[in-house]
Amino acid sequence: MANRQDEILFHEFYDKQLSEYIPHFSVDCVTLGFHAGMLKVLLCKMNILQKWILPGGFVYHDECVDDAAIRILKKRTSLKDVYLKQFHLFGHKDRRPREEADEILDALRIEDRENHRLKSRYLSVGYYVLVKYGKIQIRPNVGEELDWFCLNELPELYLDHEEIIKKAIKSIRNDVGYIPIGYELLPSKFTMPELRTIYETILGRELDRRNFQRKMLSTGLIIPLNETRREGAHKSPNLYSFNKERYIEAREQGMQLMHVIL
Amino acid sequence: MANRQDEILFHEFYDKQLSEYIPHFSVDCVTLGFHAGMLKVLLCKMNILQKWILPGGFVYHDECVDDAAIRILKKRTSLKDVYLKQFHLFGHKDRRPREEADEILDALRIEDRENHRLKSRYLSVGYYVLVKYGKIQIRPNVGEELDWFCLNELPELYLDHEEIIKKAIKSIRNDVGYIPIGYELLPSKFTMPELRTIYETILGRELDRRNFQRKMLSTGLIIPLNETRREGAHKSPNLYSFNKERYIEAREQGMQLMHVIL
DNA sequence: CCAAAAGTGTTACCATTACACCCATGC
DNA sequence: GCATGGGTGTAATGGTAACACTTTTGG
Repeated sequence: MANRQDEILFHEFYDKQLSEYIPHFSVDCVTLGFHAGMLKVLLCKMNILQKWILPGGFVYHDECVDDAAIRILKKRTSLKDVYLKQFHLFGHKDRRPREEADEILDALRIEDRENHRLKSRYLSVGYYVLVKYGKIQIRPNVGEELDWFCLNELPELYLDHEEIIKKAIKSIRNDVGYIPIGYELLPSKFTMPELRTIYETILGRELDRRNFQRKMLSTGLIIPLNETRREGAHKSPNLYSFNKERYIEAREQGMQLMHVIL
Repeated sequence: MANRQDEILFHEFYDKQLSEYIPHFSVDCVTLGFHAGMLKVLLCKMNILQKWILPGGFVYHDECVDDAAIRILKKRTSLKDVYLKQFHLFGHKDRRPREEADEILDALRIEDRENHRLKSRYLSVGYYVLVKYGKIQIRPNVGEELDWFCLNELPELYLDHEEIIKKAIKSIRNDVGYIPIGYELLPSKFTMPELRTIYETILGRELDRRNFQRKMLSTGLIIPLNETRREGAHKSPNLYSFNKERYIEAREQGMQLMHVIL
């Protein structure tokens, strides 16, 4: 359970929140990175809570919500080259801490429970964030732990945070024809199977290796390099990179990259 | 300017808000109906304000945000057969009443202005709503006026409400392949040109009459009736109706009706 | 008869799909 | 050599776009 330092941090946190933040409102970030052939999501565990949660935070009274999302993420990662997009507001009336809150209030020796903000209801807006795994460093806030989890091996999550992740994936799936998603997730040099894995994970189904390759190259956003990468017992796959200028053009125009049937 | 009754209503409204509603948060509805061959949006004008606004409201502490949107609309329309979907949270830090608020506070003879909720910042979540124009009755709240406006002839709107409407149309455009949008907007009997006009308005471009018809009929959701409708100097168009059961099936499966290139 | 708008049908085109075939590598 | 995975090419399919032709109605 919580130690004394955690308790103090928690007090400070909630006191600050009372005055500086918009009440009853939070931001949650579903941060995706690609590592070791798999899509992973960044999760956070506060010492004072048992379950893992999405890295989140609150919005200052004079701060744009988008900026709050960036700030919340910046605190925990070095935040270079990220793609961030709001995808949904979670507004169910039961979105409020339950047993967990009691535990914490016990630990903090707070008596006026029902009126405490920790037990009050929160609206929360979700952002999905695509980062280049290798380019960011994880920096947990004091009193919390940060780690990457595979999408199909999530730990038990706080409140409706699993639903939020699912909704994020669904939203990315809807947008996938318009976002050069690989560019946001992969390092400057990558292989076609890596790119394909990302699309397969997001779409939740296998894609034909050969057709995928042709489709991707036909966008004109991908440059074949004359290099391969040794990867174990099989033919070494070619390396590719993105045509950054054309990609930025495409993103601004909201260019359709693929016809995707879901 | 405001008369005494309006002022009283306004006072009551804001007093109530203080205690019962989630602060700094509102819901705005972009309600679309189809009438006289055109898509129209429902707007609202409070006597106390000069500009038109989107019909909106606030969320009770123990109320789901989706339910609040429904309630807000129900108050002003009879609300039968509507399709309602959250599309975006507007969270810019400058979303707060400006000159207008001063006018009102003048009229209400309120002195402590900067701390008054009327001048404070609001986050607002947008819902787009598709209604059958003929099936609803407009019922303005006391102290307000309600009316339909063509999308290309909007009056001057309050704050960023024009941007909210634009974003709503953009969102519907994104969803148009998955929503049988005509079913939500048209009466039980309709002509193909009417259905096509809706799609053309949403997509912002003309569609080929003949290809459109074939595509729509191929969904299997539309039943040709053996009736026509006299419509002036030309060939009378056929009437169609929707296959409600198949439509509900399709909606539940999130079936893709059209491939739409935007 | 003509103009305008609606209904039907045909053809060319293009993207997607499915699959056959070849190449490289480790065991 | 063989299994495995990556790269290239091709034919069949199916949806879309473009357009010609017919029908109906009022002037």
